[in-house]
Amino acid sequence: MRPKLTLKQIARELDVSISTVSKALRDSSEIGEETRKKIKAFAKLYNYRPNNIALSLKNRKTKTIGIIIPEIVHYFFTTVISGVEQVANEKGYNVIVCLSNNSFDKEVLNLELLANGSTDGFILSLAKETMQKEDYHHLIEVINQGMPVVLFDRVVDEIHCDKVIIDDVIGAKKAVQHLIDKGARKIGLVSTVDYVSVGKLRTRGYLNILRDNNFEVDQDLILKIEDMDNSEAKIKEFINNNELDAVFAVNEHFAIHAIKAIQEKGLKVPEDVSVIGFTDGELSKRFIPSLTTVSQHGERMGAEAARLLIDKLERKPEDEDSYKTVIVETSLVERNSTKS
Amino acid sequence: MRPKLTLKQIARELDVSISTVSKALRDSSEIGEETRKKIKAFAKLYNYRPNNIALSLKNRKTKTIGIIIPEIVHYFFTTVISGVEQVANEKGYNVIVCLSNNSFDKEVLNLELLANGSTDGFILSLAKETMQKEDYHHLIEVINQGMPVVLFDRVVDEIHCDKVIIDDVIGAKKAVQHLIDKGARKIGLVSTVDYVSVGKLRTRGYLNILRDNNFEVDQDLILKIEDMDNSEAKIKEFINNNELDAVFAVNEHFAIHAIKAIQEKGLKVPEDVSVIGFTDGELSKRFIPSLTTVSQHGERMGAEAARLLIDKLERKPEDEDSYKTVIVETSLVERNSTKS
DNA sequence: TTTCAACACTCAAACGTTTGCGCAAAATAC
DNA sequence: GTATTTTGCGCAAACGTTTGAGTGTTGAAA
Repeated sequence: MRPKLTLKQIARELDVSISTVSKALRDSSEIGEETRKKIKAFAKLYNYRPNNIALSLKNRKTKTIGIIIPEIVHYFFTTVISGVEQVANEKGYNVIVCLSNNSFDKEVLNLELLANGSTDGFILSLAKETMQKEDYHHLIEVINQGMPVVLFDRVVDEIHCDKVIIDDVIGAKKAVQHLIDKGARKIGLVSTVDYVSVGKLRTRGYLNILRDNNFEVDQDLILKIEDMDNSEAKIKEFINNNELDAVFAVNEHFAIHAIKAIQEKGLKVPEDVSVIGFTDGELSKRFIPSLTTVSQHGERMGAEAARLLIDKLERKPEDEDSYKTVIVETSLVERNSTKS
Repeated sequence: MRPKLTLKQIARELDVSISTVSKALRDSSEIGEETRKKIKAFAKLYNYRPNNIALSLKNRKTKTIGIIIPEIVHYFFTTVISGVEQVANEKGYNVIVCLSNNSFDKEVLNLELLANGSTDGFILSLAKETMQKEDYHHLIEVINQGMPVVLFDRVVDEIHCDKVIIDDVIGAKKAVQHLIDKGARKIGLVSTVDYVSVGKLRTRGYLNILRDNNFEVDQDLILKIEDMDNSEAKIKEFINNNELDAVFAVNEHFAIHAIKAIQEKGLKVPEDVSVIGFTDGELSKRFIPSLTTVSQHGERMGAEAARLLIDKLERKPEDEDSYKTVIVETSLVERNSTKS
C-alpha cells in the first residue's frame, strides 16, 4: 500500500524543486527538455494525479455543483439528477447530491455544508416543510454571499435566482382539454393542498380550461389531498361519491389510486372513465392499463438547470446578471387510460 | 453581495492576528475572556463559517464519502443511496453521488475524480460493462493507494475489500420454495445472462431448490435475457411456448412482463399462474395485481455499507484490517401475484 | 530588587498546488 | 574580454485553516 504521490515527493526523489515539477508537468517552456521528460516519465510511472482539494483551495473553485432534492426515491427527481449529471460531466463538473427529505432543518444543514466551499453553486428543489414555513432566509443569505443558485420544480417568487420550471398550468390545461375532446363532461380533479405550488398551478390549469370551454366548475368534483398517508382512502371515497366520466390527477400515485377505485366500483378504464396523471414515471408506463400522463421531462429540466448554473459560474464577474426563468414544456403522452 | 468571511478578514477588522481569531472561535484558553467574546460576537454577527476546502486540506480528510452507482433511475439504487445518506449524515459525513451509467470508462473517470482527494473513501456497485470486461485494475489501484472501498450488490471475488451483498441464492430459494409450497410444479425462471452476478446466483438458487425438492430441471423452462430492449418480446414468446403454473423472475420488470404475457394468453394471475419477482419497488406495490417479491432491503444495504466504510475510516491506521462481507437477508413479501 | 510563572497574544509552518519573479550560468553579441 | 541576452531552475507567496513554539508584559513570590 503506497500512499498518494505529491509534487513534493517527486521533487525530492528527482532532486529538483517543487515548482520545477509542477511546471514540467504543465509543459512550461521554462523547464529544459531533458528535465521535463524525466519528470513526466516519473509521474506517469507512479501514476501521479494532482490533489483536487489543493487545487480547489488554490483556484478558489471546486468544479463541483451541488444538488439538493426533497427525496431521492422518486422517479422525477432521479431523472432530474440524471440530466444535471450529464451536462455537468460534459463540462468537467462534478455533482454532489444531498437529500433534504422534505425537512426544513435538513435543507438548512445541507445548504450550509455545500455553501462553505464544497461547491461552486447549486441546484435545489424546495422541501415541502420549507414551503409551508415560507422561510427562505437560508437561501437568500447564501445567494447574497454570491453563490449562484438555480431553483427547479418547487420554486417561490420570494427567492431571486435562476429557475427552471414546467408550464404546470398549460400542462394541466392540455390534459383536461384532451379529456374534453374525448367527450368527458364531468371531470374530477385530484390535487394536493395549495401550498404545494405544483398542486396550486395544476388546479389553476384545470379551472381555467373548464372556463375556456364554458363548463361550470363544481367544487364537489375537486379533491385536495393533505396527507399522503391516507390518500388512498380519500380517493376511494371521492370516486364512490361522484359520477365522473374522467379524472385528472396531479401525480402518478393519485392517478393509480383513482384507477383502482374506479375498477373496484365496477367501472372500466378507459371505457367508462378516463384517467390522466401528471409526471411520467415507471409506474405510468408499466401499469395496466398504462397511464396517459403529462410528462414533465425531468431530464431536460436537470440539463437546463445545470446549463444555467454553469453559465453563471463561467461568466466574468458581473458580466451581466439578470435572473432567467426557463420553462420546460410538458407534453401529453397518450397511453391506455384514456379513450383513443 | 458581501463575499464569504475568512479568518483573515475578521483578524484585520478586529486588529488581532489570524491565530487569535482561530483560537478564540475554538474556545482556546490561550485567549483572554474579553477578546474571545468580542471575536465570537463578530463572527456570529457576520455569520462566519470555516471553509471546508481549507479544512480538508489541513486535516487531510474531507468527511465526504463517494458512492458510484450504475444508474440512478432505478428504485433499488435510490434506496441504497438513501440508506448511505442516513448513516453518513448521522456520523457527520457528506455524500457525493456519481453515476457510471453502466459504462466502464465513466466508472474509471468517476473513480479517478473521487480518489484524488475529493473523498475519504467510497461505496460502489460495479458497472455492467466492467463486469463483462472483467477489468478491475482501476479499483485495485485505488485500494492499493490506501483508499477504503466498499462494494455492494454487484461484487466480484477479484477485488479485495469490504462488501455488502444479499443472499441471492437463499432469496431465490425462498421464492421458489414458496411457489412449490403453493402447489406449483412447472416453474419457469426468467433470468439474465450469467455474467451479471445476481442473475447467476438467483439462477443457482432456483436450480438448487428444485433439486432439494427432487424436481427435474427442464432447461426449456429457463429463459436468460441478454438485452433489456427486447425483453418484453422474449418473455411473451417464452410464456406462450410453455405451460407453466408459476414464474420466478429475477427482477420487477421481467415479472411484470410475465404477468402481461400471461394475461394476454388468457390466463389469470394468481389463479392459473403465480408470479414472484425480485427487488421490491414502487412497481411491485402498485401494480395490479400487486407483486409478491423477494425484497432486498436496499436501504439496509446502503446503511451497512456506510457503516463499514466509516468504521474503516475512523479506525487507527492498521488497527486491524481484515475485509468483511456483510450479507443482508432478503425477505419474501407476499402480495397478490401468488396464491395465498 | 530579582526571578519566574502566568497570561495573552503572535509567528510560522503545514496541508498540496500554481505562478511571478529573481538569479546564476551559459550562450551570444560587440 | 566584457556586456548582454537567453536558458533553466529555485524562491516565496498565496488559497484558508490549525497549532506548537515563541514573545512580551504583568504580577507575585523569593
